[in-house]
Amino acid sequence: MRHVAESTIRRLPLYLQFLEKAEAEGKATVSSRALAERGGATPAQVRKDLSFFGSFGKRGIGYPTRQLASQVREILGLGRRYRVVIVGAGRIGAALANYPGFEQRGFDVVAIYDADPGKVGRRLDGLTIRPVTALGDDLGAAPVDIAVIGTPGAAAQDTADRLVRLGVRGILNFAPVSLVVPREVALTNVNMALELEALTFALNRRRA
Amino acid sequence: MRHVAESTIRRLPLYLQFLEKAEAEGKATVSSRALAERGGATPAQVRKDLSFFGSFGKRGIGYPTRQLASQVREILGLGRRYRVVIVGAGRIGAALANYPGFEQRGFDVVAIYDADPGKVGRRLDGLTIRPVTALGDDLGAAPVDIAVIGTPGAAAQDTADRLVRLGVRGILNFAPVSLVVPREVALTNVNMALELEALTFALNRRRA
DNA sequence: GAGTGTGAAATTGTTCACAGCG
DNA sequence: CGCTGTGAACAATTTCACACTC
Repeated sequence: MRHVAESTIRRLPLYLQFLEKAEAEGKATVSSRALAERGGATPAQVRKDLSFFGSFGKRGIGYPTRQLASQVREILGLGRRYRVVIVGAGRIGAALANYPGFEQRGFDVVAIYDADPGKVGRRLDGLTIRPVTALGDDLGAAPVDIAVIGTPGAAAQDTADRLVRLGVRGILNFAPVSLVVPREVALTNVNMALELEALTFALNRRRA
Repeated sequence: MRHVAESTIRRLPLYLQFLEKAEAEGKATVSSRALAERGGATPAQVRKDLSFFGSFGKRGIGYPTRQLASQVREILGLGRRYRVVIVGAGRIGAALANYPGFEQRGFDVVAIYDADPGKVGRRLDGLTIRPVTALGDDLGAAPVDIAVIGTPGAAAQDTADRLVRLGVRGILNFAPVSLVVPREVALTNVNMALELEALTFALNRRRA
């Protein structure tokens, strides 16, 4: 397994989504063509993507649905569950706390934090909102893998710095600022305003 | 102006974010190096990106902050305001309705819809939740540019189909399914579970 | 000197096309 | 025969490097 393209990795969850659907529908095998339709790829691209990791298909037949799903989960590191904390119990934090995809796909939200004393102690989807000041003790006692940042923009970088110091290895950032973290920490930014702005460009482009 | 790379477009909002910050701080000019630091690009990339659209900088000095910001806004089509509807008043919809970045950056959320009669009529950030059945009449009377989909996955494709028929030109989809829309409609998918899964891969990669 | 603008080189990512297996 | 696996061709994107201007 040589250098795997970043873009390949980002397509794998899409393939997995399709595979799980096909599995639920009882399809024993699935072709690269079928996989390509979801996920906006071409059949050749699907085959190339998968070939980075091994030969999972049977010529003339396709890929065994169940096995491939399990392989892709393995590749993505979804063979185990991940401990996740959410920092920021505002609307974004609240939306994330009960996002059905998380639990279902192996991510356990173990705690949610907020800086506002008025929010601390309230319950949210079975979790009691804890003060951000407790982060150090909590993560010291039981480390987590991933943190989701849903704080206001102004607090996001400080929050990230603290989380990194506390050993968090991956950050999913919903605050509308670009964070700086050490290279060894995986960071994904989701910035809705930026998405909308890029969309706007496309909107005007297509009119032409 | 030749073919502009998709990746270039996606960096422009990042540059704009930085330019607005620099403008607020009273910096008269800004260098490609400074612009690159935010936005995870290289100085050369910034210069190349901008050069697709014209020569905005002065050699030896940098780019005039205010002018460049205004140019980038123009390029992205942010010279006017956009009418936006949100479909789905669940937690994601609620989080989006009050997302501070929207209003501030030229996007007016004019209505929010839900299929659940129990939610219809409730107020959310100054908007009364309307029944999805009213979409046809509402958009017929006053068209919108962009729709944000925050429905459950099962309803997302139907919703998208209807919105497209009603003349929506751009869709920002937060439902956890990949939507299919005609080529002339601009679509951006934001799928949090998928982001997390790609993050997981990076997490394990870096350990090596 | 500092910093842009830009062709040309290097790298990265995608598509083709076909050999080979089931 | 259908469909995978993959080198080789091609296309897109990024980086380099340097002429040029302030």
